[in-house]
Parts: sequence; C-alpha cells; structure tokens
Amino acid sequence: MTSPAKRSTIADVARAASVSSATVSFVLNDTPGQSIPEETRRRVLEAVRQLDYRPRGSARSLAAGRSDVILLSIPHLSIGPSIGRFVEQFAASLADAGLTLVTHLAGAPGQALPDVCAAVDASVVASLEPIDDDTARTLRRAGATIVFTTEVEAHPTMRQMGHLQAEHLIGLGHRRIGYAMPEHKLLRKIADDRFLGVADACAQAGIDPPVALDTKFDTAVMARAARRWRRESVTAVCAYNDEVAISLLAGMRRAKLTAPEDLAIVGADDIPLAQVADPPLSTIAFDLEKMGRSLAEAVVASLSGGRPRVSPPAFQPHVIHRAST
Amino acid sequence: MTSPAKRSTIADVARAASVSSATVSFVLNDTPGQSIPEETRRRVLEAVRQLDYRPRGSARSLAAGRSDVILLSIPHLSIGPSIGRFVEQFAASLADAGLTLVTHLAGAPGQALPDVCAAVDASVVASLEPIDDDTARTLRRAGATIVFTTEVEAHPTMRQMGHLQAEHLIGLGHRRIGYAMPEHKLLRKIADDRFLGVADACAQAGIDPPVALDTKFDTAVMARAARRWRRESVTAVCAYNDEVAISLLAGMRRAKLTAPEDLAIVGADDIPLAQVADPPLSTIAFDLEKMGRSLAEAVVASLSGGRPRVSPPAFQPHVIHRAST
DNA sequence: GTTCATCACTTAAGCGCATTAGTAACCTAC
DNA sequence: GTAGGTTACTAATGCGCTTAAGTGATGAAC
Repeated sequence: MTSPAKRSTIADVARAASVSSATVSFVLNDTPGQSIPEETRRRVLEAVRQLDYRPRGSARSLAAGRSDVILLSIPHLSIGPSIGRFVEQFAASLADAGLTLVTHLAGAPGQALPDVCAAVDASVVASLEPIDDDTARTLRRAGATIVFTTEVEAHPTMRQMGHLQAEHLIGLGHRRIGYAMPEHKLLRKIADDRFLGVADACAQAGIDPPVALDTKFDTAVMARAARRWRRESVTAVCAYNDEVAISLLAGMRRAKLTAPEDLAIVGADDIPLAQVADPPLSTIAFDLEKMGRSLAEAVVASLSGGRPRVSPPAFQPHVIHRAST
Repeated sequence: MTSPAKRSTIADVARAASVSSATVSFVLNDTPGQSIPEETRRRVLEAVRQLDYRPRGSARSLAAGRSDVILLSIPHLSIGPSIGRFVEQFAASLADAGLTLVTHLAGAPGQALPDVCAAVDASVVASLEPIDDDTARTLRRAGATIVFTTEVEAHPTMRQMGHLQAEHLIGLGHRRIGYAMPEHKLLRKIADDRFLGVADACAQAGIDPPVALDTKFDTAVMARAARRWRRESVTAVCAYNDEVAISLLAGMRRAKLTAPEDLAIVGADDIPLAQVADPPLSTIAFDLEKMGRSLAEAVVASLSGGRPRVSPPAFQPHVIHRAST
C-alpha cells in the first residue's frame, strides 16, 4: 500500500497500447466514420482491461457537451414498495442504451432538483410526479437538459387508478363511496390525482362524490373513520394505497366491522402484504416493469433528437379482486 | 421560443458583473485567502441570480479534481420503507456541507456500482450493505474515490438487531427460537447478518441455535411454517423484518394459532403497518434519521482528510414491545 | 520618499476527454 | 506514372471550470 495510485487516464491507455489518445477514444466510443483494424482495437481494449480504465464522466460530458446520466426524481416517500421494481427495470433498460441512472429523493430538505441535475450534469431528468413549471423551465435551460416529466405519463395514470378503483366498486353495486387519504402531506399530489379519478368515476356513474377522510396508521383513528363512513351511508371505500387500506382493515376489526359486508375496501399498488391481509385485499396492480422499460425507451428516443414522445406507455392498471370487496 | 437558450456559463456571469471569471469563482466558492469587497460580491451574486447560473458539475470536478457528488448505493429491494427517512436525512445533512447526494439501486441488472460512480464522478460512495472487496478496490482506485462502506456501520448493526430480537424473546422466557428468512435472495446478505445476531444471542444464553425457515408472502405457506415451528417446539420467532412478521401473523391466524400464546413474533424495522397489525407487532426500531446524519458527518470527515471514522454512529436499535410477544 | 504589504483583482494553465482537421502510407484506375 | 481515394491513424483545440501565479494600485512604516 503506497500512494493512492492515481486513477488511470486515457493517456495511460494510449501509452500502454502505443496509440494516440484519439484512437483510444475512437475505439471506446465506436466513433462512426473511423476505421480501426481488429488488431489495434484489441490492443486498446487489452490496455483498458489491464489498467481497469474507465473514462471519467465529468471529462466526457464536458468535452462532448452531453452526458449519459439520467436523473430520476422520486417522491420522497415511496409511492409504494413496488417502485423498486420500476426503478430497476428503468435502470436496466437505460443501461442497455449505455445510459446511467441515478435517483434523487424529491421533496426532501436536501438539494433541489435543478441543483442535483447540475451537479451530476444529467442529460435527462425523469420524474414520477409532475414537475412544476418553474422547476421544469429551470431544468430545461439550466441543463440543456431535456425534462422528461411523467406529467405525460404517470399523471393521467394515477387518475386512472382511482377511476379503476371506483369502477370496480360501482360495478359491485355500491352507490356511496368513501376515499381514504394518505397521512403524509407529501403524498398529497399523487393522492389528489388518484382521488380525482375516483370522483370522475362517481360522476360518470351519476352517484354522489366520494366522501374523503384523512387517515393515520393508528387502529383507533381508523376505527373512528370506518364508523364515520358508515354513519354517512358509505358502503365501500377506495384507499389511497394498500398500506392505508390495510390499516383501515385493522380499524374495522377494532370497530367490529367486517369487510366487505360492512364496508368494502380497495387498495392500490398491490404490495406483497395485500395478499396476506385479513381479508385479502382487493387492489389495483400495474405493470411497473413494463412501465420502466417504456419510460427508458422514451428517454432514449428523446435523446436521439425525437421529441419526448407523448404516447402513454404500457402502464396497464387492472383490478385484482380479492376478498375485501 | 427560439433557440434552446444556451446554458449560461461562468464567463457570462463574469461579463455581466464586469469581473473576470476567476473572481466569480472566488465568490461562488468562498475561496479562502481571497479578499472580495462586499460590493463586488454583490454584483457577482446578482448576475448569478439574473442568469440563473449554476456551475456545471462536470467542469467543476474536472478542474478541481474532486467532485461534491456522493453516491449512495442501496440494496435493490428496500430494506424497509424506513429507508426513505434515512436517505432524506442523509441527503439533508450532506446538503448542509454543500454535497449532493444521488442514489443507485444496487444488485439490479443495470450498471454496476463502479460504472455509476465513474459516470457521475462521485467522490464518496456510501453503501448500506457491505461492498465486496473487489468492488471496493475498484472504486477506491477508479475514482480516487473514498469508499465509505457501512461495512463499518450497518454491518455489525444488522447483527445487533438480530441480537436484540433474540434477547427480547429470551428475556421473556423463551428457550427455543425460530427465524423467518426473507423470500428474496437479494436480501440474503442482510438477512444472514441479522440471523447471525440471533444465533449469537442464543449461544450466549446457552440455548439451541435458532430454527430458520424460508418464508413467502402467502398465508398458506406461512401457516405451514408456523405449524412446523410448533412441531419443533419453537415458542417464539424472530422475523427478518416486519413484512415477514406480518405475513407470518396472517399464516398463524389461518392455522388457528395466536400470538403470542402459541408463538411469539418479533419483527424488525418498525414499519407503519406494524402498529396496526393484529396483534400489534413487537419490533426493533432504530433512529434512522440520526443514522443518516452521522453517516453524513462521517462522509464529510473522510472528505476533509480524516480517514473514514470507524466509531459506530448513533444507530440505536431498541425493542418496541407490543402485543405480539 | 522609498520600500514593502495588502488589497482587489486578472492572466493563464490545465483537468481528461471528444472531436475536427489533418497526414503519411498504401492502393487503384487509367 | 500520377491523380484521387481509402485506410489508419495523430495533433491540436476546446468544453467550463479551478487555481497558482501574477499585477497594479493603495496604504503603512521608517
């Protein structure tokens, strides 16, 4: 263990392979319009391997004027555990295109999105919740960055989920529906969207607008909410997500109410615990992996000149009917 | 809407403030040893504001030879929902030190950690699970990067959690203990650590080693596991985490067993749903926010010359005794 | 009244890479 | 046998920033 062993640069590789650094760059980037004989390519690649060289991102993006890092902003409390699968797929698809994904927790007291974006010099910012116009403008300018907000994607999507929840309940004959809001204010934007979907569906069915109540991860509080809904003649409630739904189920048990007889409950997100709930929870699932893949495609497309495409990706929310409804 | 409005550079700011770009840099970085009169500073800052200038991270780190990006690697399935709070606090504390946090989902099929690290040119990589030696070496070399692995921190910590679970149970008089492994293999490393803690505690108490069983988010499977433990005279089980514990609770209900009479259950992580479980779940909580803060301190310390400090941060796991034990 | 510090800056070099504009060597066509 | 094309490279520039090394002006010290 001697000195910190200076990181190797393209020059080191060039020297080791007895070529110029330009040639190394050509090989590494498969620069079009350059003819490199197999033998040279091999030598360069071998030197790269030997030195465990990997180009410094900062130098690359500075020189090339574009970077291959994609920044994903996710709401600071996860929308649900399912988000992991989404990110994973998104990252994998991006990696296929040579892009690197890093994520940032939005809303938290840390750095603001544009700062993070500038710091990592991201070329694209993707977000799961709508980015406000101000931020979007800043990002767009401040980064020569293409903002690929899911305003286009997830936004109507969230609403769609609410719609599906309500439709399911209405199809089952319910005429007065409740809505269980999440506890955390930072989830509000998403919650509002989902709620709007429920309201839409109610309006379409010509029934009363949903009766929204706040929730808490507290059995007593949820028991009270359940009784309140009963008093208001609500027969079914859409929960913001599965966690809220499960905690509502707990409240009902405390209040000696049973699902779906006294109150039918639908969750959203299909978390693993939903199937072991008592009763097993009906919920809305969607193909997050497919969504990750199509978001990645959209990013790649927007990078290669095409405007960010607007067509909704394969987000296919669907009802999973279990015993709680 | 005309051209994409070229991003403003330090030169633009310099021009607008009628100073040289060096001066702008001095002001923006509070470069020590430079005396800048208030008036000049004001002019520069005003220009920065006007142009909404923010330095390009890549240029900064290339020039300075160091970046202020910190990369946090988290296991690809979240350890628990609580991780959000940790990351949040970590990011906030880092931001106070002018550092930017981005995270990367490890284990997923996307880019490998060293690649991501190189791409964003991170100066420090922090991880929640131990980083293997190979990767660590690569990171250290390949980035002039200081690896601040939580090998030092979280590792013994995970074990500590298991220890606490078992201690709690043993203190309650249990003499034969079970362990509920997580379903997902990628959680294995963490699970093994937690399990080891349980085993330690059993050994210390002079009782049999824990009886480990695999789990699944499936009531029937969990019912079978519960019966199996009973058959093996186990009277209490430590679950890998709260989700596993809750699903075990569901299995027990199905098998007509009750907690804690037939089988006492402790979870880990204290997720919100733990308190609304039936019965409310005993679990191990810890101060993740404090942990985030102290990890950040460690990062800052390691950045300013000090070797990554080894003192355990304020991770104070403690038992939350509810009705399931 | 000269010297030396200090102040308030500016000049310029260079970080590691991508990229454009060459160039020398070889081949082909006529 | 030479103009023109192709192949396989290299030299040199510059991306936006930090920073070491100046520089001229002012003030203090003697």
